[in-house]
Amino acid sequence: MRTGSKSVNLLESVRLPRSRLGRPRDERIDTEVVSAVLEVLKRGGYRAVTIDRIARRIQRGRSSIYRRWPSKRHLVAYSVVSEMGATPAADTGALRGDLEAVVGTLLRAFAGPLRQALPGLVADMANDTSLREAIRTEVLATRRRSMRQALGRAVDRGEIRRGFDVELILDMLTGPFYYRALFGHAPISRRMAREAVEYVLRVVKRP
Amino acid sequence: MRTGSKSVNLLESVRLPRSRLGRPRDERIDTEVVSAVLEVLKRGGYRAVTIDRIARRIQRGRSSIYRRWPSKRHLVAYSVVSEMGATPAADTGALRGDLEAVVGTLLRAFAGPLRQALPGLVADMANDTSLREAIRTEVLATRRRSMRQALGRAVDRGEIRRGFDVELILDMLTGPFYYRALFGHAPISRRMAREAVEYVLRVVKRP
DNA sequence: GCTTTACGATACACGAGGTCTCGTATATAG
DNA sequence: CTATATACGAGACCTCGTGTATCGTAAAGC
Repeated sequence: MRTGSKSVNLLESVRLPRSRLGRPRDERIDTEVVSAVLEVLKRGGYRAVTIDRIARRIQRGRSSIYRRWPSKRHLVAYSVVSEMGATPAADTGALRGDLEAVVGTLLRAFAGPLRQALPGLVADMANDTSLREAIRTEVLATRRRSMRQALGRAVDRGEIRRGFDVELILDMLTGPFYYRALFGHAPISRRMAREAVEYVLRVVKRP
Repeated sequence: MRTGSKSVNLLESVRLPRSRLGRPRDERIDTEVVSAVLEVLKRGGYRAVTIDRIARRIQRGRSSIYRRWPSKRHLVAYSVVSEMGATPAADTGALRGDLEAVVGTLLRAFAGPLRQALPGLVADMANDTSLREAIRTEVLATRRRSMRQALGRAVDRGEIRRGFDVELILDMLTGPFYYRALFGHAPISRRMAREAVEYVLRVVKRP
């Protein structure tokens, strides 16, 4: 399934630009920082991620981090998204397969550092318009676009009815994942993912 | 519809106990604090809520606040929940009516201070097990229980099929509200609430 | 070699949460 | 009426983490 090349990070825009003059940046530091963030995230959650702690962990200066990302929230957002990779629009030929691909991606994402990062990230997004906008347009919108296309194809194939609220369908499919990740009242499981697809199909199928 | 008496706050447990000895607390301060929190929340969001700012605003000492709530997060959680009031289990006689009552409550809640508080609260919940547990068992679980009962009644009436994943149905109905509140990619509207009920009904109705 | 940027270390300013102390006020128990 | 216990307001204080600024040194291109 994997798309070999990790391609370019969806959130490249939250990084600080580098100039072509002067001493070039040490590329290794970039990857060191990101992996350190992901590790700390996994262990201690968003709060445990501290610029200072990350710097110490990889034996670098704090300035090397602030040179690349404008703030902690940008760094964490970038790290998490880069770890998930760019998800291509799946086209399996049938709606069920496409939706299963979608929830599969969510399942994997919420099994990783995203889960630990989400609460803190969500709070910081509320205080940083530009970051929120970046995440919305570069990450969420990308995912949603591919889901929308999958539904569109299904309509074209006559597989499902038309006239339903596409955005709401998307949110009913994916919202429960975020909801459960944030409140933890129920597990995010394969079974749950499977059922979610089933229920969405039931909503959109022809009468 | 309203149940007259606001009854007791669902989150009473996050408050600090008071003793019967010595000088009694000034009850007015309690309400002053809570309304101040709700106002500041509405304007500036979770971040703008500062113990110091709240105290200044109502011309009281900070200690009077810390005497009642162990921390900012407890105070905010309490304030938001108390403003929403305890929602009784609606029983309109038909599943559609019951579900409409549920989304109606959500609609109102997310039009108020809850919306501003949610991101910050979610982040703090991730760092405070006891607070998370309190919110889960005293607030969320209460709501979910009444929804579960509504579905149970509908099954008993033969109105809908049985054997579906109740928890997931609940999350598909309510998850989109939280999801949209946190990411703001789509509006939380009457229309959306209406459609959500419609779709859920479509999932659980008899084949 | 000059300029420009990177790197690491450190000092600093700032904000907010939360604790503690203290003098004063106000309730109940005996 | 007095002792005790708590509430109240004010302020000092500690801690932690973010983000900025400075500085000497290293490494690129021109």
